[in-house]
Amino acid sequence: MTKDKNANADSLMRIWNTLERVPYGRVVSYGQLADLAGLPGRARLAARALRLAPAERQLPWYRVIGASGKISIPKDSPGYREQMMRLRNEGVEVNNGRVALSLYQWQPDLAELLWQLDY
DNA sequence: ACTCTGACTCCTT
DNA sequence: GAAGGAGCCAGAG
Repeated sequence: MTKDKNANADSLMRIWNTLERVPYGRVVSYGQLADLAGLPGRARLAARALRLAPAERQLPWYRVIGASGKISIPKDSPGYREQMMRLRNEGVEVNNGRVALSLYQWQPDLAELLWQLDY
């Protein structure tokens, strides 16, 4: 019962804590974020976590894009434009709603991965 | 309980 | 690229 709820809340927090480490000017995919949070195969959970992210944490939700490099928010939504604007403000080029992962995807090295083990 | 729906992803055509 | 299908799984009706 409450055990499951705690498990879900824990998953969300792990994702938020991981998102917090994505560096300025870099991006990660939903699936990658889930993987780094220790939740392989949970890309959709990562997406939900972003939607539910507490505003007071000021998390860089806009640094998360689809695995193909495209912004995943519906193109006609205000959120789409905000994400594109925020990314550009950090120097990330966005063309036709997509980012070149080869240039901007965050690829944490071993040291960074080990550094995260404090949760 | 069951169906639908995603800010998803991978694999196969 | 695009399109279809299969995993994924918590919320909402």
